[in-house]
Amino acid sequence: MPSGHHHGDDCCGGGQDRAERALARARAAGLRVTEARRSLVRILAQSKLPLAVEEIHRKVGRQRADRVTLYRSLDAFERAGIVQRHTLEKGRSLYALTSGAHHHHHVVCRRCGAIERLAECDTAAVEAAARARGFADLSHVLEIQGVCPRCAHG
Amino acid sequence: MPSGHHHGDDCCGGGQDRAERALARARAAGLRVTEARRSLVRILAQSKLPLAVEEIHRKVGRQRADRVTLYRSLDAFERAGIVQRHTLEKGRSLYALTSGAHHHHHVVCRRCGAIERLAECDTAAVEAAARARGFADLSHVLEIQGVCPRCAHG
DNA sequence: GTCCGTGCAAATCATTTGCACTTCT
DNA sequence: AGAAGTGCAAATGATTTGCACGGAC
Repeated sequence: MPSGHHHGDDCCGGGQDRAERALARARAAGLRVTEARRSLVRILAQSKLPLAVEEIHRKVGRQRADRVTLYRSLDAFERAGIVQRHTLEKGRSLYALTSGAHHHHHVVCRRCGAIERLAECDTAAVEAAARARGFADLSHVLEIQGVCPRCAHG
Repeated sequence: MPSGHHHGDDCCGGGQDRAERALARARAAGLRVTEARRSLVRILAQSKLPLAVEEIHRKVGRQRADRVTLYRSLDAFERAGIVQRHTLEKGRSLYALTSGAHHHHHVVCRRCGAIERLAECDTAAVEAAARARGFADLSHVLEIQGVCPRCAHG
């Protein structure tokens, strides 16, 4: 259930801005800005890697926001395009701020769950094929799985 | 929860062979061949598209195999490389025989759940990037989402 | 003042597990 | 015989929903 410990997970200062921008976008989308949502966005802004709701809940502090509230807010943010959701196996998903971040994917270690970010993306051909079939408004989810260096030599 | 009605779902005769080959592979992998598994493989062999366990259960006939048995067999087959599993949102997954089928992906309609198969696959660059990061034994899941022609103009 | 957002408890859903029993090989 | 497979019931785990209350605008 972890998703990216043991690799830099927190941030470098830019978090402040990213958070503000995200909240502004939320406001612009007609969503209300509450303390719970501020905390949620702050945590997401501080993390370079996508986080699971469970992790967000822990980092936010269970008393600052209920898990359910996080789910509902993340859902609202996703609809507003403020948050991007990554679907992984076993019904788990990770969330990250859409803002600023360039389009990218991740590698997930099958054994320890470590996640790394990849800038590369060449799914164009596949999307083109889908478009040729008449599908519109396309998007995709690309998940690379493997065994990370640490786990590999162990 | 549907996964590919309204498009050809059953097959063309080759199913017999595909099923036999799959069972042979299972046997070779040290797995036992039972009635439940024969039914399971027959259903998978007859379908060109990946199926959800629920659908398989229905097609097999609830009395011929318990849902749990299907899950366990599919798991065993997956480990043996006889079945390929596709992970989708909301914790659902679809299964299909690996045999014969060339590597490919699918487009899923966001609205009606219709699925179409795509031969194209150009995730090479992304896998290469992952490999460069030290990850080994790579595999990937690529899911294209969009709105199918039928839903689009409606 | 109105809605939207929130917490808590309870409900879902797909999948997994425990256990005693059956059946391949 | 003995391990592997099976069914049924019950457990999981992530996510969702119902409902009354509270706060943002």
